[in-house]
Amino acid sequence: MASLAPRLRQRRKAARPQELLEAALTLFVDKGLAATRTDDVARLAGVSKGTLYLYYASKDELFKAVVHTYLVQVIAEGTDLTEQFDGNSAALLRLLVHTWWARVGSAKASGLVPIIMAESAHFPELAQFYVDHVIEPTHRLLGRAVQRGIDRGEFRPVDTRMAVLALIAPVHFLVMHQHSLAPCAGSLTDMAPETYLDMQLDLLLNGLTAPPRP
Amino acid sequence: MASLAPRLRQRRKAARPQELLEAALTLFVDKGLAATRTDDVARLAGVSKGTLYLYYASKDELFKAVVHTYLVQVIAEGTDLTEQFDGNSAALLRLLVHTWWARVGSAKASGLVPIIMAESAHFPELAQFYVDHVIEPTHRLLGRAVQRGIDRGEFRPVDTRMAVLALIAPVHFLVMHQHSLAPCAGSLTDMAPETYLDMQLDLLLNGLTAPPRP
Amino acid sequence: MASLAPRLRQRRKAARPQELLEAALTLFVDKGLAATRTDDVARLAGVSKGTLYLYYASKDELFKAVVHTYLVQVIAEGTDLTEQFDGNSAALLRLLVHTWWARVGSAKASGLVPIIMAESAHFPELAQFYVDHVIEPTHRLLGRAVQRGIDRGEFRPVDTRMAVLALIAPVHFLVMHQHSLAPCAGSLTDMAPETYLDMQLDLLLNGLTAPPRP
Amino acid sequence: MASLAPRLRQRRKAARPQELLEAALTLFVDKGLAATRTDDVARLAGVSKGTLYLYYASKDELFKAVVHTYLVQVIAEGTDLTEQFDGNSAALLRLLVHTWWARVGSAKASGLVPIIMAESAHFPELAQFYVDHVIEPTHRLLGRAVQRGIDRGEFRPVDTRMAVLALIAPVHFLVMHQHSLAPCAGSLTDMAPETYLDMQLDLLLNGLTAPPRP
DNA sequence: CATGAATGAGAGTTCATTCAT
DNA sequence: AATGAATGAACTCTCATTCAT
Repeated sequence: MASLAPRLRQRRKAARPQELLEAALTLFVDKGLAATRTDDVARLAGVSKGTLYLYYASKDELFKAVVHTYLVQVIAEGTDLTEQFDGNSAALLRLLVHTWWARVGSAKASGLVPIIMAESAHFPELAQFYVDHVIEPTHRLLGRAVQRGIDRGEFRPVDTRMAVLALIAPVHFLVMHQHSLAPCAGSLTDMAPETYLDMQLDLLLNGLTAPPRP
Repeated sequence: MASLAPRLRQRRKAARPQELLEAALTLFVDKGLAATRTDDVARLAGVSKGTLYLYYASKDELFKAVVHTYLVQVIAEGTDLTEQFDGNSAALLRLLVHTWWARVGSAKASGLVPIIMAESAHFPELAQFYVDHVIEPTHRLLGRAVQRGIDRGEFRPVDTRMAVLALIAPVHFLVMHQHSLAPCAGSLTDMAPETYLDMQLDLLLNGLTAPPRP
Repeated sequence: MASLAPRLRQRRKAARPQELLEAALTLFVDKGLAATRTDDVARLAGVSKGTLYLYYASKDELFKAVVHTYLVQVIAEGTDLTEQFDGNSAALLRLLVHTWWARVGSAKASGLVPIIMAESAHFPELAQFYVDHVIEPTHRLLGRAVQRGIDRGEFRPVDTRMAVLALIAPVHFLVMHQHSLAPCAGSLTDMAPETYLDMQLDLLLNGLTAPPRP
Repeated sequence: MASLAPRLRQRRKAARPQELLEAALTLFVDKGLAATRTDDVARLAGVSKGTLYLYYASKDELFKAVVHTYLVQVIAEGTDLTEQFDGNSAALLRLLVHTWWARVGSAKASGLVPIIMAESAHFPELAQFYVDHVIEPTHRLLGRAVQRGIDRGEFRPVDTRMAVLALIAPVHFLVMHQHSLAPCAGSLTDMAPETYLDMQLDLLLNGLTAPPRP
């Protein structure tokens, strides 16, 4: 009996950082970085304010940890389906975009993106971090898929970088709006995000697709 | 002679709001909303803190005024070139996008966009305002140009809304990056924004263009 | 025609201080000393803020001038009816109290009394002023009337000072309540002030009156 | 041993509000409401400014708490001696008045009365509170004592309310002067407050007392 | 490890007062 | 004499951070 208590404690202790990050994510996304009080984060995590500082040296560090956990790690986990996929490349791109949307874009964590955008001016370290761990890997992943399409003669030999950006832009646009203007603007949001993504992919793939060989 | 004195004063007074808005725009874009002190705005405008409050009731009101002056008004002035343009619609779209970029996107004021995105949760009034006066007019303007292309048989009969969003997304993406990640990310920014826009337009227009009638 | 303009101006100029005092009195009584803004006083008087300072060196000086004009002068004007009165002394006291009430107590200016009471702790100069010019003259005036009653055998040979204080206390009490608690307390204020004064005089005069000589 | 540590802390925490109220009372009475800085209150209580706001949400709330603690509670504790008193009613009134003076009037807290009077326009809630919890109970208490005297044939059948007001007025007058004009005016204050009260009671009781039955 | 009372620098805002016009 | 734009010291209140317990 007595031997179980410490183990339970340890388990709770080990869970602390996760609970704090979860609470911080919720509040940062909900109220913004400046408007979120460390008090509230601690309370929502069910610990005292002092405990928060036991795990994270400052509010900024906490924010960085949240970004790391909920954006970077998720991206890192993002399996590159390109190698083992054996359908056509248009289908691969559709799959990649929808998978990303399902796992990241539609998750609460995507609410961090507008914050990062707004704060990166005075948070260059964070911006670099985001570029290195989110932007670059995503570009590489999508880049390989586009290149595959070109290699296989499915796509025209376009500038790969541009095609990647053309894939990313609507996704980025969607994420930003979901967390900012969606509640105000009807025209965009009266459509399911998945539909929007599909239609944007339609347009783009139509531009990418190589004409049938005569 | 004596009548000139008050006029000079009046001129200074009349210029104050502009000077304050200019200073506020610079600092808001540079340091963010929360990190900008009313003190700094006043000092940069060359007046004392109290003077700022003579013209704007609060920091929030000042921010709203900045958005109104530098985003909304500029957008409102945006001429719709669609009516008088008589080239092909692809060229019209290129012109509209580049004009917008030259007049708004590349201006300091576009740095407000990330801030609005991040703060819209706490500024619902402002978000609505932004949607009504910036988003909606832009959509209408581009929508007409796309419709023109369809009507003239230059474009495929695509969903107009989708085409507009496909035009806006890369522009929005560019604006966000210019003010956030540009200093960190090389891949995108080692290219002139105009080049980026042109190449994105290439891709999109390729997807829009109707096949030559047999 | 031209000769009338300057005279009118002069008349207005001469009236300025009076208009400022009137406005100040209204606001001080209405909102209190601290809560009254010099701006409001000037605006209510129909002049600019700068003009106020042309006539009164500071807010405190303005307040003192208001007290002087509306309390001290009125008291000073208060005719001493004692000499020429030839009725009985009880009637004289009734007349004096009711006259005071009619001319001072019921006037807007009596609203200054609570303010003076509250501020005199950090305004010793004003307190002294009030004592010298309001309290003392009032005491002398009433004192003579009481002494007359004693001299004429109408009143018992009580301590004159005490009788005067017994006359003043209910009047003071009434003034304080009129301007403070009256809107909240019903028990006292559902009676006309004159009735209250009369009944208090009844009680006091009953205590003062000498028993009929056997 | 370890269990004592938190208890000591708790004791300090429990004492804080009292210490803050004590400090606030002193300063409010001494310097007035507007002239008292929250900084000063905190410093006098030996804590930092922030700590004050841990216990009281604003300066106004602090003031209300002071009034509640030092006026309302003291009044509420005021025992009604009327029931168990078996001397004559004149003696009872003397006892009640002198007891009140000793416990409330002569205490520092009575300095709040002028402030309440002056501020009640901006604190209607507080004024009502004061009327309900201070004025009304006092009237009831004194009213019963006066009625007793009438019932026992010791007093003339006067209007009870008027007699109560005649008892309160000199006490109120005394309190106001103690905290306002006393340092300036000699005529009243060169006499012990108790003497003043006794002499005022003399006059009043003389007016109240029923003539000996023939 | 955990707490939460305490801190105090710093923010936005107000307003009596000044002075160029 | 009159103006009213400008000032800036002073104020209340906040909140990230610390540390005794």
